[in-house]
Amino acid sequence: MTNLETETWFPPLLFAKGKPQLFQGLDKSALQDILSHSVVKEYEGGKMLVQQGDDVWCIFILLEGHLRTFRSGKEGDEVTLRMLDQGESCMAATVFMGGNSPFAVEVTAKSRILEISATFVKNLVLKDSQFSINMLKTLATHYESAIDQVDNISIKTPFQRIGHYLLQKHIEQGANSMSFELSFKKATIASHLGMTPETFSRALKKIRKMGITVDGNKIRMSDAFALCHFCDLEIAKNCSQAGKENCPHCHF
Amino acid sequence: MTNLETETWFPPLLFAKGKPQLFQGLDKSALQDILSHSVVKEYEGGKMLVQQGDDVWCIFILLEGHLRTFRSGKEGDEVTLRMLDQGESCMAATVFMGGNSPFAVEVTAKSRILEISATFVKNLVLKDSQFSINMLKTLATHYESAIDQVDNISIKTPFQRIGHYLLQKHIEQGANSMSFELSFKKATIASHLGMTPETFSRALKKIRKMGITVDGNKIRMSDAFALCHFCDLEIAKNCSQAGKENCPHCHF
DNA sequence: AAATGCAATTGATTGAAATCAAGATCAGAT
DNA sequence: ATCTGATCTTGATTTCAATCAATTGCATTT
Repeated sequence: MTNLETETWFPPLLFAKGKPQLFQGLDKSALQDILSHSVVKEYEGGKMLVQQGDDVWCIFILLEGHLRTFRSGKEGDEVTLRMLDQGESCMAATVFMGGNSPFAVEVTAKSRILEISATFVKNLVLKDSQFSINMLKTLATHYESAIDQVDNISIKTPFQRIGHYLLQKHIEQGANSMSFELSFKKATIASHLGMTPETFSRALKKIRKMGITVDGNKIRMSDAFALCHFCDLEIAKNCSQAGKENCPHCHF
Repeated sequence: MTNLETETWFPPLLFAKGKPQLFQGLDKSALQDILSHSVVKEYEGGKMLVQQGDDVWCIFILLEGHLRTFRSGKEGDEVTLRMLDQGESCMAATVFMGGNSPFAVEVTAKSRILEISATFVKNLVLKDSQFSINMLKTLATHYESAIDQVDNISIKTPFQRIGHYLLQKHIEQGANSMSFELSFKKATIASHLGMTPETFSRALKKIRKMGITVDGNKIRMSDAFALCHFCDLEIAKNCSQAGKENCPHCHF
């Protein structure tokens, strides 16, 4: 039970940064309706929000902090599926499948999370076609990034995967600064990229020869096009330089 | 421009087999509306329906035949993403992302395909909430199978992947026969499972020790539970034996 | 400042799957 | 029936990343 008028956290959510937002284009009354069927909760890092196989009764929207979704196998090995930043959501697909969650969700840094009742979401899709479009765009985005992950793991070398990942982060964070940060620990990123932390570490070392400086979480690039070698169609879509003559490698 | 009354191919489409169908629960007038904005086309095996990066103007529904979607890397390596059977659809996610297709679509066997205009689909989602739910379910299903693929490739051995794949096919084809068929060529399945044809072949050999006979495309099982070892939560969802006492391995 | 614990790096070794290279098998065409 | 080309299988070898094993670095606590 949350009130639109009294909430200060809401505005940042409305400003999308590339990703389709669940709330985009909704009018104020629809938003208030959503909020009154939601709760905001705080969690410490380490908390498991959802266990693999759990029945899910709500979708999560990350107001602040970091989440990761992952899947574990029988022998305890795991793959990181998504690493969520502020404004991103999860469990939408699971709610529409109506079953148990095919992955676990973990809070990786102290987080504030908006939890919207699953039954309410399902009803809202029936009533509000704008919301339903938002939902479709969200799922489509998740689907495409899962495809990216498959692509990465199966047809790229560890070195290429890291380059691709770094470039993606660079573009996401605006591409106007010469440096950016890794917001998840390296072992998590390694697991997302389908390699061990050791291999990740070694590949990061090799990438220094391309003019990249790594200092803890901070990545600094010697020039704005240092990572262009790793570009592909998917990344070029979001690159403000794509097609312009100043990118020396871009063929898109 | 297709007419509902005169079409004989339509009924089989309406009978889902586990997968959510785009047309489920729509009334006759809605169906007719869809059909009148669609065309049925025939293609020979080998034809590329969509190239990676193409702009997409329609979604495809496979009436008969086989399709595969795949993604290629710079050096020509490729991963098979999906292998479509009768009744399945593709390009739905791409249409909602509004961009270029992140993968290619190839006709792998002579096929009849229903092509529905993308703009019509987008409008229909706004008008018909049942269709919009169907769309969401479809995307959610695709998303979950992409997750399965990531899981398979990154935390299972080639042997386990093949076992898992065979079990899945067995369950999909009703699980009441002691044998079933591989409907795609082995190299394609291998690429879907993230391995080379050679590795696929060797792993198939090893699996014979579990009471599986492989003869070309035909897989015969010595007993109905021969593949239960490879079961997991996702498969158990669709298994009619799950939870019953006669499955010797099932813990779900 | 020392101590604890976790994360990351580095090195040495192993191993599993890719690659390379022949054959075998099968289906379709002549 | 024979030829042809594609698919699949099998074997030998190589290679790259996983594993195993310390060690270093960093942040938080005491």
